[in-house]
Amino acid sequence: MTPPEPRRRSASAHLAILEATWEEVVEKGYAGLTVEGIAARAGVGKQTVYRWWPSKAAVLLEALNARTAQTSDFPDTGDIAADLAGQITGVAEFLASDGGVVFKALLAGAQSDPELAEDIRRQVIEPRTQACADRLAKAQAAGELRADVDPVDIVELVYAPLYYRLILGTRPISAPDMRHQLDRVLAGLRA
Amino acid sequence: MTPPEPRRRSASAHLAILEATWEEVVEKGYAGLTVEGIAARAGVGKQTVYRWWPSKAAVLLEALNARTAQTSDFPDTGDIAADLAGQITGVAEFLASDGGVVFKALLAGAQSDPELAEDIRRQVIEPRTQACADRLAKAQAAGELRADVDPVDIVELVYAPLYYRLILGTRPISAPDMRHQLDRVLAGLRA
Amino acid sequence: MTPPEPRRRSASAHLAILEATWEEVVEKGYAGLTVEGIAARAGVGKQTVYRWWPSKAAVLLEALNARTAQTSDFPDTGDIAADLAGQITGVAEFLASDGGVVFKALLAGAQSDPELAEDIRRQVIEPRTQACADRLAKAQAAGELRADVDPVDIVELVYAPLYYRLILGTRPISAPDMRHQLDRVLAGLRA
Amino acid sequence: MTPPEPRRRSASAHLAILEATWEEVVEKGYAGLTVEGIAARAGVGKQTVYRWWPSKAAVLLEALNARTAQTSDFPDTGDIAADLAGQITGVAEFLASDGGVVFKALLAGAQSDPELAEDIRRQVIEPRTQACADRLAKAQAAGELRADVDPVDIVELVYAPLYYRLILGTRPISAPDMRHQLDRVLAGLRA
DNA sequence: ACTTAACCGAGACGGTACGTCGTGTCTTGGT
DNA sequence: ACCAAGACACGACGTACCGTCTCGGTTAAGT
Repeated sequence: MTPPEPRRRSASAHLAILEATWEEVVEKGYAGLTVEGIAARAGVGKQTVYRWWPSKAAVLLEALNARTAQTSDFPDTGDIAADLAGQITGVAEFLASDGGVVFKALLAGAQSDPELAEDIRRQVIEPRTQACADRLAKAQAAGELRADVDPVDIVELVYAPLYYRLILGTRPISAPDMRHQLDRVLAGLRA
Repeated sequence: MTPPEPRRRSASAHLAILEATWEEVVEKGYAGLTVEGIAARAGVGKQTVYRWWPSKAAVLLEALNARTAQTSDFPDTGDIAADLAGQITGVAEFLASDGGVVFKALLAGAQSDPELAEDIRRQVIEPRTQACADRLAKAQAAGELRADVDPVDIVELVYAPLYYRLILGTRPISAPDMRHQLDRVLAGLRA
Repeated sequence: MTPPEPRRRSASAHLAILEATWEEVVEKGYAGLTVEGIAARAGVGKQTVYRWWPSKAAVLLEALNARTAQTSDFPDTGDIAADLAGQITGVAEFLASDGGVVFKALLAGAQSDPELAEDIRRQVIEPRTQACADRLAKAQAAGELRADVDPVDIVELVYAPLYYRLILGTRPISAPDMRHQLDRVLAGLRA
Repeated sequence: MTPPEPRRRSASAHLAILEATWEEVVEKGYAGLTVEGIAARAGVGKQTVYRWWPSKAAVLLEALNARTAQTSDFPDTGDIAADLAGQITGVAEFLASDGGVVFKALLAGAQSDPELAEDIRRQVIEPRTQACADRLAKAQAAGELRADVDPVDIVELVYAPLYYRLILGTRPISAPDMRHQLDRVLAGLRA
């Protein structure tokens, strides 16, 4: 739900809404997240929220994006194992923090809202998947990894355990754990 | 004065509620699932729902369990790869059907309800995880797999891609895809 | 807007709403009268108001009726002038009190709501008009008044000055004033 | 530093607003009359309405005045009965048309707005009352009418039935009806 | 002819109330 | 005793207008 072109949109209200949304969801969880609550905490009329976003989930998505915008391209030191380990550590740390709570909330919301699901995929998942897949393709070309596996499948194998823990809550997400799992995945993919 | 366990619970109402819940969630999604809707479709008073379950999610969990109760123990043909492939095929087929929709709904609900999350883990995840981990331990003992990896970690590696697709919706869940991913995981775990 | 047959209607909520409505309208005027305010003061959910009345004006009408139900039949002492004077004094006193404020509010509301207008006519105006007209017809038969004027026209002549002052607010409604006006009307109607 | 009275008011916007107001109130009634609707129909910004009038009712009052400005002084043919009949016919015809709808709307609005009520009295009611009362005083001096009744009371008696029908809607306002009522009133007032 | 400031349309803003929906509890008959 | 039906207090929904507030863009004085 990218908001319409900001014609004469109030920057301060916009920002206050994103901040308020983040705080509300961290405090009260997704079920306790309310457009009314967001507007009240942001000191804004409800209409101002509805004017620019179609649902509370869309606000939440933008609030999340606003905090993770920088994470764009993938490192390339020539050592794919190290590069992946570095990335997965960062993601693990993010998901173990408030960011994880918010992201989980977003995924929950997406389940009843196909448009939101599509937006999450397009804005959050795909860019990162693509960057990672590109790096993996280079590693395959360099002979570091088997070339007979679709890089997108590798991305799935590498990141899936993170989401598994995030969603099922079987065990907490810890960076060392996730790196171990990464090692095991890579063990089956070497050239 | 010892009351008979389930006092005078109406079996027919109970069943009608589970059926109605399943249909409602498949038709309208989790967000459109309502105790009122369930009661109305089941031809039952709301109170009858509230009497036996704490929340709509709990009903949904029981509705799911009622449809998957049989799946309890893990096959053991002596060939761990074949056994895992068989299991994962079954799970993939289940999650690709209405069952997947309902399970996804349940996970969404669990995100705002720690008790439900705990119930899902205990009733759905852990028994299956345990059964699978036991089978994996036997395979390790038989020298089919590396013994230096916690079987629970292996379960995570093996099933995570399924949940990844279920939750993120990046690509549809297909049994052959999931078997390919399984092969790659196992490639890194052979003794 | 006669409320639907009170199937299992809560008598206490019903009453609290009527009381609250009266107080609210007296305190804040018709423009300040709010279903939300009524519900809050009555300690009742908004839905409970909407369940039984189609609009705030309908509640107000019933609140008014609840306070004037007794005023039904017309005295008959054999002296039409005295009987009319007695009645008009009572009405003047009522309209000069809080009742006037409420009644005026009701008329204002009726202006944008034809159904309410109809209800006011049927429940408030017509019964009283009819009773008065009947008494006037007897007076005509008894030779006290000209028989060539429709009694309903006489009712109009007799009561119109009251409404004139109520609505236009040119001068306050006072019982002696209204009796003087009555005298002048009757002066033209003697047999 | 004395600003020229109506500084640089746009005559066309002003007029468009009055027209739009009249049309809106006739179409949708007073309750459906909104400043937003007026501004939109007049092709004008809301601010332009608020700049010149304190409320929608004030606009309505001016819109009404703009259509009835001419009606100023009272005829004097020497026959008070004929003069009153002529006047009342005109008023009845006006009130039976769209003008009645608008005037009724205005009275409704005045009920929650004492300032508006005062304005209506001063601008609409009193000038006409005064003109009529003056003519009546002359009639009393000429011996056409009893001199022991305050002319303002007579105005009230004469016009009240009109307002009675306008507000209560018991019967439609028709010029012949109103003239009959006038006759009966005058019957009691002859010298 | 050229500033320059009031006025214009448009419409975003913080608010209040709307009338509706669903929650979870409570009450009333009926079986 | 338990049930269906549904009223109840409550809280959030998404919408409509309120009256105030910028925004540029005319437009008519007053130089």
